[in-house]
Amino acid sequence: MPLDENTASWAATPDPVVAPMWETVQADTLSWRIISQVRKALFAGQLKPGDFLGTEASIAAQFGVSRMAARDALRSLAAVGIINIRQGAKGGAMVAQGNAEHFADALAVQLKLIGVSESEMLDAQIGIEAMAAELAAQRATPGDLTRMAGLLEELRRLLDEPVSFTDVSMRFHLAVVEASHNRALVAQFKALRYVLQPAYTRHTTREIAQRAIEAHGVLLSHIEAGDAEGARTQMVKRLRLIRANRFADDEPGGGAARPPAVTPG
Amino acid sequence: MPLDENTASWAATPDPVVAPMWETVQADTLSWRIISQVRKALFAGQLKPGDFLGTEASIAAQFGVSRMAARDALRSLAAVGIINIRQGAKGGAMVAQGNAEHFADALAVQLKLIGVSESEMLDAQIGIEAMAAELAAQRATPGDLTRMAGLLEELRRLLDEPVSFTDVSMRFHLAVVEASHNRALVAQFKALRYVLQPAYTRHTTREIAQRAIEAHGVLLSHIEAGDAEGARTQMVKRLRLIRANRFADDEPGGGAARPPAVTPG
DNA sequence: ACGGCATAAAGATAATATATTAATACTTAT
DNA sequence: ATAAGTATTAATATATTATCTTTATGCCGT
Repeated sequence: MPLDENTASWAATPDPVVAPMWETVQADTLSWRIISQVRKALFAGQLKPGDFLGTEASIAAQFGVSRMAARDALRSLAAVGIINIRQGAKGGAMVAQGNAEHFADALAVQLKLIGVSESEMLDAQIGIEAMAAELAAQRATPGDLTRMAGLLEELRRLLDEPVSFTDVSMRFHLAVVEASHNRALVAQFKALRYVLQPAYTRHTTREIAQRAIEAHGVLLSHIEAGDAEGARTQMVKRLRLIRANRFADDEPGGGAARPPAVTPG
Repeated sequence: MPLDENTASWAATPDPVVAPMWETVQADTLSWRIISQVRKALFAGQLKPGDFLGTEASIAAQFGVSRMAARDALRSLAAVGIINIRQGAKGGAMVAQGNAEHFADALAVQLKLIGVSESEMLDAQIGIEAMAAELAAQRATPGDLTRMAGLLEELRRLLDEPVSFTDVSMRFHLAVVEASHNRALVAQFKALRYVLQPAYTRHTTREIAQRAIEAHGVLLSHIEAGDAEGARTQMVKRLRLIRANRFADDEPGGGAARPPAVTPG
């Protein structure tokens, strides 16, 4: 399906805008027209992850522009994660797989530019995770339960190793969210986690760890029992506590430069 | 702050990677090095919205590369919304203002690529809006309340105009979320709305509109009363109803066919 | 105050060289 | 003889340079 004969179907109309009086007076760069068409095709379902778009040269030819214009378009599409570009023989541009990390990165950028506070993000996190806990109680599979139980067990063993403890604890949260079987929640959770990560990597005393384990245990038992409301309540309670602790003793700056995490191509 | 002499401070280290054994074996394109440095500077707080980065030519000179390499970097940075590029005299690249729409777009792209179902997005929406309603009840300003009341009034007038009704109804929802004064929630709501927009533009009978108005009225009164729990409950109830109507067969909690497994990492 | 001219900058094209990758052919070793 | 490593080659992105076009700004002269 993904070969050139097919790509022709969405690239077929290089200039579909005609009739409406002085519709397209505005500066419309060549690369933008290409980007636009690819995006339309994506949202219309004409392009799926894995589909081959063509090479720089072939795309330039299809749209009747220079290679550089095509290149500009491809760089932009790659930057937003719509395509992957591979160099070398059998290289070229193909529609990328969805990637929550990539989206998380975009969120991080915008939150940074907008200047959203940590407190706002923590509230958003509560909203996401509360819903996730509720759904997890309704939909967790035996596999999910085993996984969460395993992580909880691991936490008990790591009581005195703050660094690993924080890491595993985060994985427990992720496991809960994934047990909701809702990829929109997973994506948004990962995005927030990405931004909040540094905030959580702090002093975790034994006492705090002990309380975390208890809380996780209660949460898990609610999920196991299929008690959606209980799971939600417990999750909210726990996150509110974390939030309160965090703003008790605070140095607000925090945000060190994170590695981009998204491979450029 | 934003002039060339200053930009030199973050562009000063063209090749900081030296010691660690075979650390950076991977292909590091020139444009990526530029992108990477700009990103680091952004997250380190050395760059703020409005700061001037330079022109294609000047950036090329600063990094000692050709104009095209600089151009590649600028196109990529512009694509993810980190910079704006202006043409003409006094043109060049400057750090962009944060923009929730831009981030919403990124989410939309990833949700599309991942193939998230409408049902999953509706659940995520419930999570976001429930939290927002709760916060709105606690934090709505008199201005927020006036705005919501105005929209509700407008809805009453539009009872028999399905198209505008849907539009205004959506604006009411947005007003509620904005009344939470949480920009992370707003951003995520906009993202979901962006993707779900088409789904909502459907048959809105007079009867349905009537029920929507009632529901909005109840919600607003809870918010006005500062009743967080009531606002949340009402919002969830309402959204669950919408969700149920859209998926007449798939009843929540009934252990119906689960969506496909979450793709790990 | 307005219209045009000069200038600065991105947008676009073209030609060319280099680096990287995949596949294939060709060794070499076991 | 077969498996494993090593050149070869072709396809393709990456990068450079030069040139021309378009667009926006500011100035200047009416």
